[in-house]
Formats: sequence, C-alpha cells, structure tokens
Amino acid sequence: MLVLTLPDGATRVVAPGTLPRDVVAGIGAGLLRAAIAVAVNGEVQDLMTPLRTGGGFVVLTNKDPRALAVLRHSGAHILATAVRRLRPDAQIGFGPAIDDGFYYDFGVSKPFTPDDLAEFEAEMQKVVAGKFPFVREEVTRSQALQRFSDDPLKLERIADLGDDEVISTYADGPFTDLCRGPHVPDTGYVRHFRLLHTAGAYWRGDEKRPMLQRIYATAFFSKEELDRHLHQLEEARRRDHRVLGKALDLFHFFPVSPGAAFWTARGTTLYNTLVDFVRERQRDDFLEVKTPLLYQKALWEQSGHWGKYRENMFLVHNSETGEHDMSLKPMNCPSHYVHYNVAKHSYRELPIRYVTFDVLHRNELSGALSGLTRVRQFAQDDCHVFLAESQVADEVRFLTHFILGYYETFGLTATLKFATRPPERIGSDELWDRAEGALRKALEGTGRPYELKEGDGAFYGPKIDFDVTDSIGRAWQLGTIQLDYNAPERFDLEYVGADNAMHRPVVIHRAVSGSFERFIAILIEHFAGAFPLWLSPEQVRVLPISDDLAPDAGLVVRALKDAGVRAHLDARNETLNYRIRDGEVMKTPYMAVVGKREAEQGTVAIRARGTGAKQTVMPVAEFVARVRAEIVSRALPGGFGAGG
RNA sequence: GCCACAGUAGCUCAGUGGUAGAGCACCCGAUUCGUAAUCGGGCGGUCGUCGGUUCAAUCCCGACCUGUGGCUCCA
Repeated sequence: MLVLTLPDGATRVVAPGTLPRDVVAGIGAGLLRAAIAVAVNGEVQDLMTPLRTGGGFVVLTNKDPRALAVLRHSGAHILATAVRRLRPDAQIGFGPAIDDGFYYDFGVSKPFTPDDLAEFEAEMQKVVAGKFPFVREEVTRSQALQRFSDDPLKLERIADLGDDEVISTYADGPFTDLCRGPHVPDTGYVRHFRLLHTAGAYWRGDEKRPMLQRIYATAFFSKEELDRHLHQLEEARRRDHRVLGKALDLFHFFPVSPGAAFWTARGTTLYNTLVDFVRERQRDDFLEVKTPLLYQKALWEQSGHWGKYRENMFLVHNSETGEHDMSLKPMNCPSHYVHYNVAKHSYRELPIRYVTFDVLHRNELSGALSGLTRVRQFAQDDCHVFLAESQVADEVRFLTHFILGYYETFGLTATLKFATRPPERIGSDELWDRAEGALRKALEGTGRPYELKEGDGAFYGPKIDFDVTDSIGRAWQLGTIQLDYNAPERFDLEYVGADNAMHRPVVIHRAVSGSFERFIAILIEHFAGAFPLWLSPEQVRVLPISDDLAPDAGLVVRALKDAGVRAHLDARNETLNYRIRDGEVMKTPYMAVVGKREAEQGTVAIRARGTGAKQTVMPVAEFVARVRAEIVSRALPGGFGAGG
C-alpha cells in the first residue's frame, strides 16, 4: 500500500495503481473540479496516471505555477492537433511550456504565414470545444517506433530515450503525440490562449540540423490573466526603445554602420550624463585609465581569446605584414593587464581597480543585432580589480554594494545568480575549485540570497550575475562580478608581498551597466522615455505665451542655464497649446510658461510632465532652486509638482 | 550565419504592370495665442541596391544590403 501525506499532515493509504483523480475526489468534489494535476514528492503528474509511489501529495490548482506549465504544455498539444488537422504532412517536433507560454516546432515544406496562425487558432478552438480527454498510454519501444513511423523527428527522439525510460504517448481526440506528460484532464481546460508569432528554429537547437517552423503562443487559466499578459506585451511594444529612441530624438541607426548607433545631441546628453554619473561614483575608489583600441593579435593569443573568439573580433589589415593580424578590442581586460604590468606593485596598493570607458567592437552575427540591446559598437563601465586572494571576500562585498546602489538610483531591483564552471573553459580543475570556493564564500558573506546557475560561468572563471527587474516586470542580466585566476597566470601578474616575495594577484572583472548602450535601452523602456529629471536630455522648456514675452522667457532660460540646468526656449511661432503638446510628447520634465502676469511678477507657471493643466506659479529663483535640488538628489520621476 | 517577414518623402503610412499620394515634420505668409495639434501656401521621393522578365517594373522574379521576430551565439 502507498501512504500519501497531504499538505495539512493528513494521510491517505491507497493501493498502488490508484488514480490521483480518485484520491482527489476523496478529499473533496470541489477540489477535484479545481484540480489540474498533482505533485507526488514534488513530481508533477496528471490525474489519470496511476500512482506508483507514496509520499507528499499536493493537489495543483490553477493557483500553482506548476499547474500553469501543465496547462501550457497541453496547449502545445492542442496546437499540434490543430496543425496536423490542417497540414497533415507537417512533421511534429517538440512542444514544451516556456516561461511566458509555450511553443511547438513543426517540419513543413512551406513556412507558416501570419494568416496560417489565425486559421490554426480557430481550429484549436474546435479542439478545445471537443473536450477531448488527454489519454496516457505507456508503450514499448517497438510499439512507439511503429506508431510514429511517419514522424522522423519523433523516431529520432525515441532512439535517444534510455532503455530504462518509460515511453508514453498522449492522445487528445484524433492526435497522438510522444510525450512524457503530464497534461490537464481534457482539452476543454485550455480555454484562454493566443498564438503570437512564428519563427525559424533549428531542430534540437543545432545550426547544422534542419530549420523547423516554431509557433509561439501563450495560455492562461483565466481570460483576465491572458488579457493582462497581452496588455503587457502591448505595453512593452509601446515602450520599445527603438521606437522611443526615434520619437524622442535620441539615436538613429543607418545601414552604413550596422549595429552602431548615431547618437543625436539629446541622446549624447543622456549618454554622457550617465557616464558622468558612473565616473563620479567611481572617483574615490577606482582608477580611470585609457588604453589603445587596436592591438596585435599576440595580445589575444596571450589572453586566450584568439582561439575561441577570433570570429567575433574585427580584424584589421596590417599593410606592413599583409595580414589581418591586428584587431579592434572587443573588451578591456587584456589592456588592463598590460597596464598593471607597467610597474611593480606592492601588496599595500591592492586592491587596484582600473576602469575604462573606451569604445569596444564585437562582430556580432548580423541576425543577432537588435536596436541598442545588441550592437557591434558599445562601451562598458568595465572594471578590473587586482587584489590578493585574501581580499576577495571584502572586495566582493564592496562591489556588490556598489552595484546594488547603482541600480537603486534608477528604481531597479536586482537578484543575484552564482554561475559555476562551464563545460568549455581554460585553467585547471584545482584553480576552478579555488575560484568557485572563494567566490561562493564571498557571496555568502554578503548575506544576500542568490540562485545557483551551474555551468554558466565565464570561460576563465566563476561569476556572480546581477539580474534586474524593470518597471513592467521584465528581467535583464546586467552587472557581473567574475573571479579570474587564469589571467594572472597568462599575463604573469605579480605583486610584492609583506614577505618581500612575489605573489600572484587575483583578478575580478566587474561590470555594472553591462554596456551603456544596452543599459540606456533598458532605461528608456523602464521609464517609458520619461526619465528622471537628472537624466533628461532636456530638463526644462520655457514657453513665452506670446512673441513680445520672449525676452522675459529668455531671462528665465538664462537663470536656469546659469544654475547648470538643461533649459531651452521654445518661442516658435506656434500656439501655446501646440508647444505644450510638443513638450509633453517629448517627455520634457518641466515646462515653465511665461505670460504677462509672470513677466511682471518675476514668476513662472510650472507644468510638470504628465500632470495636465495642474500648474504651479512660483518665483523664478524658487523654481531654479527646486529644479537644482531635484537634479542633485537624482530623484526618480514624481518629484515636486508630481508627474511621471 | 540560418529561417520567415518587411523596406514608398526626415517620420508614420496609403497605393498601382503605363515612372506616385496623405498626415506630421521642415520653409514662407497670416495669426500673438493662458496649458496636449491655428489657418493658408510651398519644398520634398532613381518607391533599399543591382540584375532579370516585359513594349513598359516601384509593383512580377532572383541576388544582395538593411531592419523585424526567432534560432544559434553572447569573452
């Protein structure tokens, strides 16, 4: 007999082979109606799969994220069902649930069009309406091979299954798929779904294998959740930095230099303001250095990049040697190592933190380029720390604090990930053991929770990644702290210890923004273009109500500029309404209107971004002081007079 | 790099096998305005590039370039 322990501690004793459905029914009819699947000892299985083991028994309802994954997986089968009905020759690949929904890969002679999606979606509705039960069947290998004899992709999958693995199929109505499950009880459960888009995807993610057609979709338990998700997609589109970048006149891309932005004056102001901020934060504890952009390949051979990353470097033809034996730097690390070696260092100097804001080039695949988030030319707020091994814990604590403080300025929250040695790496296992041990200990010393990402480290060392969440809940991997025991070996880095002997320092690679380009893209989307005052390219726009007041408005602009505020006069021959609208569309934080009354009294009528006609009149001097204070405090949107 | 889709004025987009149109922006004029688009006029396009089909191509076909969504990659 099997003993099942419910979450409240109660137990049920059942015979092996009992259906979870019957156990759930025994607990309550209402619960059975709400049940999507069950988790036995943490393993999710469906209601119709006979119980084999006892243990913890949790009924998963639509409130459980694991149930949502089951629902979406079933959605993928329904999609395949519909596609098979309409395109009988479509070969079926994989169809898993993913973070925001599910997809299914098909091998078809003719790729899907957007019109096909509408057709498939309509067919899926019919499958859902049919309320076909998902019927699980366990089959032998030969039965499976026979059943999927027309599906080469499935045959390959079967061939990969180990001898001890149970092979199961799931049928929903006319369609049967090789599948481990679990599934919802019947197709009628998947009511709220939407097919989103198609894309090519290599079979099993291998670029040497055939390209399949993937259909992305999402599904939820309720219409409200689906609508909310679709709305969020819409919101993300509305905030798209490529669209806002154009609309707010920040940057442009031109085919003459794919993957490299042309920053406008406004965009450059934003960019420089950000860099200035980072500079200021690093003034006391970091050393900013400049290094060359172009290097002999010998440097990359020494660093170990030449072998693996040459393809991603821009090689430069050297007319003297006739070879492409120089390259634009794709990262700053090796140049900092060279820098470190210009002098002998004492243990008293450590840690030494070099920072550089130079332009970097990486020859990304053309298909990978995307707005500012994936570019070929960018700059990092890149730092390399040279320190004694005994200083690692203190340094990691310092850098973690430094990085988190930076994100806070923008209202971004971060979570930490610890990534260990990847399969492809340089350096001995002993070195990796030490590096991982030291970094993990340092990370735990910070007292912050973290997630483990096995095998996701850099090729030269383990790392801590900082994932930030933006204002609409999307996660971005930004900062990183990478421990490197290899570079000091390769570059023969040394310091003189208290014992007057030579020692090997450790290197820490640290980035906070990742690249400024990508970080600005994130900020644009995070703030939907309505930047905090201190970051706004244009902080105040001064509007005279009529021409004859332009000189008075000019005095206000002067006063603001003298106080270091980025202010502009808009005395264009347009109505006030027109200019107000333009200022709002450009997300100008403050508009200062100067009419006859204000000119006479030395005041301005302030309209804060997004607050409509709710204006505040105040003396010019007071306005300047308040703007200054808000800039200096780097307040998030919603400063005095409110408005974001 | 691979698959699919797209490229028409500075921007957003309509349109056609017989060499093109709107709104906004820009320029000029009128208007001088109290918180989200004043009115009129004008300028502006080798219809991404190159080749093919055709009497004729912006339109059909092919290649290339660039972008978009993915895949792959991401030091």
